[in-house]
Amino acid sequence: MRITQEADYALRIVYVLAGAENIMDAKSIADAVGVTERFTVKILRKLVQSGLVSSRKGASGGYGLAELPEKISMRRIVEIIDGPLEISRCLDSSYECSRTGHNKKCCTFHLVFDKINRSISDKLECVTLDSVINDSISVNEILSKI
Amino acid sequence: MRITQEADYALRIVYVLAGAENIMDAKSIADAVGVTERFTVKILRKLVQSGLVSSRKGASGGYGLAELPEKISMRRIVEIIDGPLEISRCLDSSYECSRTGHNKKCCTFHLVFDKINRSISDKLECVTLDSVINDSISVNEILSKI
DNA sequence: ATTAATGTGTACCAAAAAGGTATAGATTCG
DNA sequence: CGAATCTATACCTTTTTGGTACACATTAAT
Repeated sequence: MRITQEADYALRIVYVLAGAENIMDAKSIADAVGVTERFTVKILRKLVQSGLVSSRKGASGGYGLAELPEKISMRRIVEIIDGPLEISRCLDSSYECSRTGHNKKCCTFHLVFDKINRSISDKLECVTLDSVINDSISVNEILSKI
Repeated sequence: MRITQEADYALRIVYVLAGAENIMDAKSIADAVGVTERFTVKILRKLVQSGLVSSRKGASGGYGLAELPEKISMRRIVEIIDGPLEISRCLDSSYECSRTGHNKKCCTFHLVFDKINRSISDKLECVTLDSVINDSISVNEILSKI
């Protein structure tokens, strides 16, 4: 029940980019976050492909946010790296959970999982990058309202 | 961001035990849940060691719930199998997150992770076994109130 | 045009975690 | 006693995670 290390780094990368005035090259981002350049680059590629981060190739190129911090949720960043949020395999659409079969008793949990999942997902959606930047107390307020 | 398959099975095992009139042997539980007996036994041992399930050895022995379904939360079952709920390594007490070091900027996320974690944990704590048994709508109500 | 600085794409690899199995032993009922 | 049942430890295989390597494409500056 944990986001991957890669997703954790991605959050920090996006945070660093949000605080930067100009575009930053991979090396600078890596240094700021404290991860190797190679691995940073791998994460950055996923962020670029998703449209969250923009890149400029060539000499004096680099990376910058493609969207405003208030539009970027933690859920989005985590899902770009880790894929859809699913607290149980049972929620995976490509997995034939016993709900569709004989043993109905076994999937009493399907609905429960779904509700909890939605609830967690909503929470992560509400925490945007700018709320993290501005102050942590606002995160507190936001979460208490869900 | 997923509970393990083992924790998923544990939930179903506890659910089956809650619905049983008498104690059940490992084989019967395994059949009811649809998991191999060996693996079921492995999970049952953890549940017994935690005090959630009681066991009787010897011929005509078996397993039963040691507590009332209304006292058993999903969080508890999941934590027995998967360990403490931590959405990021950063929250692990044995991990030296950069909050305790130089690069203060890097752990802006510590507080945020902590809040979200608490919030998820509270949700799983509120969903008790009996609320799952009685009807799924009650789960809906409970979750909407958190 | 050339070259150095930078991002891109694909493939690969090692360590850790998850998922599951095997075997030997201890306990209790009948 | 002996069959049924739980207990304990160790082991194994597959998948996921975390990370690296290398060849290539693009651009800015000269």
